[in-house]
Amino acid sequence: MSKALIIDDEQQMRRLLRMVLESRGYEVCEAAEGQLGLQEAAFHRPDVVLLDLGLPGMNGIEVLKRLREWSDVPVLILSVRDQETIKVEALEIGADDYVTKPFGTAELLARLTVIQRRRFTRQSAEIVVGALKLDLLHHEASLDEAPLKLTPTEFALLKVLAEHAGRIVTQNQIMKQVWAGQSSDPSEGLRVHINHLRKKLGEAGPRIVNEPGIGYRLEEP
Amino acid sequence: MSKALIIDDEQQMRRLLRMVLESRGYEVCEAAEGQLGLQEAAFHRPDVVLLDLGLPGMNGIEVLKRLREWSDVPVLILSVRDQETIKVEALEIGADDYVTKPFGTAELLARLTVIQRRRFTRQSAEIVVGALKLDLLHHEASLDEAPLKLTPTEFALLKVLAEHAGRIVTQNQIMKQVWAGQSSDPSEGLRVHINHLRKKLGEAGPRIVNEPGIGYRLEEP
DNA sequence: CGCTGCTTTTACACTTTCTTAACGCCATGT
DNA sequence: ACATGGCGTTAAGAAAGTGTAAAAGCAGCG
Repeated sequence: MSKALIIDDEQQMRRLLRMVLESRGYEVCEAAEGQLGLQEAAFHRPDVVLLDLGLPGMNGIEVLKRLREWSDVPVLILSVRDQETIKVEALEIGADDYVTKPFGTAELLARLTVIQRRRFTRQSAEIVVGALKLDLLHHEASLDEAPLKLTPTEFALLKVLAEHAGRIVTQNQIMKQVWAGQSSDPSEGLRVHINHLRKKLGEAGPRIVNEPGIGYRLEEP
Repeated sequence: MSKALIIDDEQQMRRLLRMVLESRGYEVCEAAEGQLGLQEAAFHRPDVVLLDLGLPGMNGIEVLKRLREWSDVPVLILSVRDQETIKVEALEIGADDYVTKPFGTAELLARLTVIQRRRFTRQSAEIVVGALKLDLLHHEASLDEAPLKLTPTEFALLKVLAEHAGRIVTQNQIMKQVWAGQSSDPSEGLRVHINHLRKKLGEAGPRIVNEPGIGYRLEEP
């Protein structure tokens, strides 16, 4: 059974989340404040953490930063709308995904399963997302076993997205990993390559979904 | 009886591996540190090496690089990290396979037998790709039973391509395996030799196809 | 020494890929 | 409705990578 830790100051929200999670067989523990949340996390070793960014006292970002110092447990951010910059910051610090309040339970559970899906030990250096397969050793990509011709940049870009398949990848993260070191261009050229990739992936493969103002997410259909 | 060398800093892991291997009839020797591991390898001449990447002191990658300078013993990488890039690097330098901790003993043994068998077949001194035949033992090549006159560099280059026939071979891989250790020249002289090879292979033999920005691929027509 | 065969260097035309810029679209907010 | 900002799309020039030939180093050897 999976253990989930809820860190949120609103009791109402905690109760709602607890109900949803327990109905799915999660064992739930709660914390109403950041410092307590960290202690709970250390003590209970949850398999997933639901963290509200709008915490009183210790900032949600701060909680995440502290948590990441010793744990790599999947973290799902809960935030209200229009906290774009904070959301981005959270994702770059190491949050796995976010949902904006108010959210549907279906969406919440879907995100939970995605971020919890442990990357099962791949013995060959390849990344598989649905019908898409990336062979990092040979720099080969294939879709439904059919070879996919990608340029170096396209390959690097798709690799970053595929490594975090199902989760959001910030534009900054993409820029850092694909255009390492050089141009800090926010997005000018990125859009073009995304466009090329989408064309090559076609209908069959995973979709590259845009999260306005944040980044992109690779989703299998 | 096969001899196995374990290079891992954790005594617990060494003990576990020793038990598993000895139960399968391996003669086992150990080293807790990279430098010692290299000495052990030189002294005992193992038939297979199990190398942990997360070594203190000398990096596991570094150990592998040094080992590959004079030995082509099969190497199985052990690592806790799920970092694809490190995996790729290890495989490119010349590791034979990769297992992430924690792993089951059955899986470990399966991979061991695979890489040892692969080594065995690789030593069958011939590589055949279509009409092309490479005699590794005598350093002779033939195309349609007609002898093909190749210079040492050309032979080494064609060998690398033929070993991975049909797949892309990265320029880095080529440089590492043909010009081992020395010039870090990215591609300057490589293009010339590729050109020579293509001429000598002519129309009949396999084609050397370029993947711009990545490397080359040997394809049979 | 000059020859010979191999490797490396140099140079330039050519191809592929990357970047840049422009424009239209859709959403949101005034 | 109109401006705004972020995104998708397209086309063209810039940059990087590649093919090819010829010449320049570099051994060994008569």
